[in-house]
Amino acid sequence: MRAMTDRPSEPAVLAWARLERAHRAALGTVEARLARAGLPDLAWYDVLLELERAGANGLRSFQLQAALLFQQYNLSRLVDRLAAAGHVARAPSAEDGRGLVLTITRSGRALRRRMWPVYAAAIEEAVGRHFSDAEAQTLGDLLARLYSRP
Amino acid sequence: MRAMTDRPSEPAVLAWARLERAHRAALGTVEARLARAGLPDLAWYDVLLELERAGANGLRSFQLQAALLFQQYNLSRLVDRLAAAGHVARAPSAEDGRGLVLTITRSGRALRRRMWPVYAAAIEEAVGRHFSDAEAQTLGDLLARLYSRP
DNA sequence: CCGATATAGATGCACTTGCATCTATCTGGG
DNA sequence: CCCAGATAGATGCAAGTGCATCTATATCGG
Repeated sequence: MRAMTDRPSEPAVLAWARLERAHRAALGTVEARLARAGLPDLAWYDVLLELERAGANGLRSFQLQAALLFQQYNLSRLVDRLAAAGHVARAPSAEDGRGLVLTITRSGRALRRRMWPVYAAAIEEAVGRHFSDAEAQTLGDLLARLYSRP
Repeated sequence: MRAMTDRPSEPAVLAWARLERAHRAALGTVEARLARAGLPDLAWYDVLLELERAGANGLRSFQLQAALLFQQYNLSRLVDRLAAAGHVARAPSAEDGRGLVLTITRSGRALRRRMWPVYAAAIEEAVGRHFSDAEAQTLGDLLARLYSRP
């Protein structure tokens, strides 16, 4: 958007600093609410949601990794835990002998459904209440530019 | 900003999801650049910068904690590491026998100065280049609402 | 002035993350 | 067909984090 440079402008530095703070604050609220309700981590929700959206064909690990921007080794172990808890099923991929296909289980869907009301309220507290819909839209559009390929 | 509710609007949910992704992407870029340059963590920079800004009087741990939104126990151990490395000095507080006063050392200032060029380039890559100054300003202003007391 | 309660910061322990590397499979050039 | 990479995913080990709790000091109501 700006001329090529290796020095960020003042507003860019400020935006980055605030992105850090805002994220930490919002994440803190959300995680605290989930924990207080005796529910798992946000990361679990993210995985369950992606897999639920993917439907019966499931997703390969690397697709999930790309969608959520998780580290490869983090996702590998996160899926271990989810599989151990029975919320995700791993099956060898038919087309790629190295690969795994991940699908959500019935219990995984149930867990996600139980998490949503708490998570939703947390999002409203951490984010929603601070903005009008138009502002939230603007914010979301700007943020999307930080990780979508241009 | 919106009427009191416990359900976030669609744009709010989307903004939150994108905040997560954008933060993860930008943080990944920044941390990777610092690591490749053999420099410490972003958290170190944040602490050093706050302490440098605070000047010779330094800051109490809890002030630093509030400024950076770190967890109490995380900050405690982070300061351990910074002190062990000689970048931060801890002194008992004169006014509060329970408290610590933290100050940056010469070596801490030097480290922060060495980190800045790499960090600045990373911010430009991760954030700056995606926005005009006006957009960065808008983004920063919106993000600030998520953690400033209203 | 005293005891109850709150606040500052440290810490033991279990769990998670990061880094480097490993194994297994796949793909493309000769 | 085969070998040299490249890619998918797992894992040992060190370091960082989260939780609960601890100690020490401060503050406040009586």
